[in-house]
Amino acid sequence: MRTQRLKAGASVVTEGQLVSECGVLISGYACRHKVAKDGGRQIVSFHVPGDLLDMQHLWLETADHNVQVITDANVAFVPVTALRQLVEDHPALGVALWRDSLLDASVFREWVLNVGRRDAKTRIAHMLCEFVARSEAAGLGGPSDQVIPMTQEHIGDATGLTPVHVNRMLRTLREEGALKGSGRDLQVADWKCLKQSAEFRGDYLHLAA
Amino acid sequence: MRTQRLKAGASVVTEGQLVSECGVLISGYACRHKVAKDGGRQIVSFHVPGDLLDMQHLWLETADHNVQVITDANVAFVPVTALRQLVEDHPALGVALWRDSLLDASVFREWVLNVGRRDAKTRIAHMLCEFVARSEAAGLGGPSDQVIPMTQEHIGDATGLTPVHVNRMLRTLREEGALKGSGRDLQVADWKCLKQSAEFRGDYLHLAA
DNA sequence: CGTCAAATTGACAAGGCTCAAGTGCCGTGG
DNA sequence: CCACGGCACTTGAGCCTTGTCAATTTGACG
Repeated sequence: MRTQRLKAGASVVTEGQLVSECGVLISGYACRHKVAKDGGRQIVSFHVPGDLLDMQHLWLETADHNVQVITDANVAFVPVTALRQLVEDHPALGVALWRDSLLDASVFREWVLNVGRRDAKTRIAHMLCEFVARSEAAGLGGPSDQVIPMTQEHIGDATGLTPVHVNRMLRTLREEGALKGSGRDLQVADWKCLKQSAEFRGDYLHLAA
Repeated sequence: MRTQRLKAGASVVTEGQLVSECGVLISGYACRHKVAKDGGRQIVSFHVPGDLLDMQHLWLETADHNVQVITDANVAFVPVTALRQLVEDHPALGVALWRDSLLDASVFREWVLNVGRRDAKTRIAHMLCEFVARSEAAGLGGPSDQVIPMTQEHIGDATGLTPVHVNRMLRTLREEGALKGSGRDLQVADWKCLKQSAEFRGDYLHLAA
């Protein structure tokens, strides 16, 4: 296992690449994304410290998407071979990892719903709610303690919207009192209000377990 | 293990439900979907005979989405407890199932991209390509042998479009020669042409393995 | 033959995109 | 210390893809 310090924007895994290590995010934030033929980028998940970044490479050798850090970050890389050995020796660990990959899938399903069926404002609010809820679960403090680390372009790429429209919707959410702080200092102003705008119910995160 | 014959539209699993059995689709077609607060339905995957319908319930006890058959179908149900025992006794089977759930997740990621970044025509074409490719992999014959089993409403629910617009786009794809057969008898007319309209590359299905 | 679900088509409305210009912040270098 | 450059944010105007509403047709089945 080796750890690596990465600068904001650095790439961890590239689509099509043969992968022999699984990354774990130690500090900083990351995202996974795919690129459409026209160059449009779609972010499929955000990650907070402690998250496993690409556990699927334990059993799928070629990457089907890109992993990138969105802030300066530290990432630990564990060789797939070592991980397989670990799982073989400790079945309970295997179950935990397997369960984690199922949680991942659950989040993806919610994203399909989010991007497919909700309007711009709700969509953005929902994405932010999920991020904040996951950060909190990772021990980074409550909703009001956190500063959202992504740019409006990231938010657009995650929600299938243009940065311009993201900006307009963020303004609306700010005017409604759900968010506060402009520019790169976005914060939750009223968690309950934001959740309501987002139609957010965290059940799909299966955190209670 | 018990098997059950289900009529088109019957529900297999409902969101929020505590699940103690995993379903396997023996014959017929199925889909998984979630519902937004405004009642809008988002289909997150389609399934062909042989697919595992809800393997995530092996490790997550409450369902975060609905499973429904879209044609008359036969479904086998395996108790979670038995499945866990099997996995414990036969680690290789566990790996196979785990890998399957990772494939599932890969498909979800592609759907996020599809719904988030592609225009209506491409989106529909892509969804159809995936379905046909998976059917072929399941041994149901080549692209030109298959009749697409879903209604235009299903297609709309899967792509985040209205049935009306799906209809318009299907007409266009038909006029371009990619599809043939109107109404409930939709078929692929020109696989290459359809793939091109869809910007389809099946890598994410990880079928080669 | 009647009924019902699904498909089809047209006219119009609207949410989100594009294009374009301008602002604020921050790090860098003179 | 200040000027500069770059990046992200902000805002406005007009357009286009897709949604909405509504009427009609088609096909399957009892």
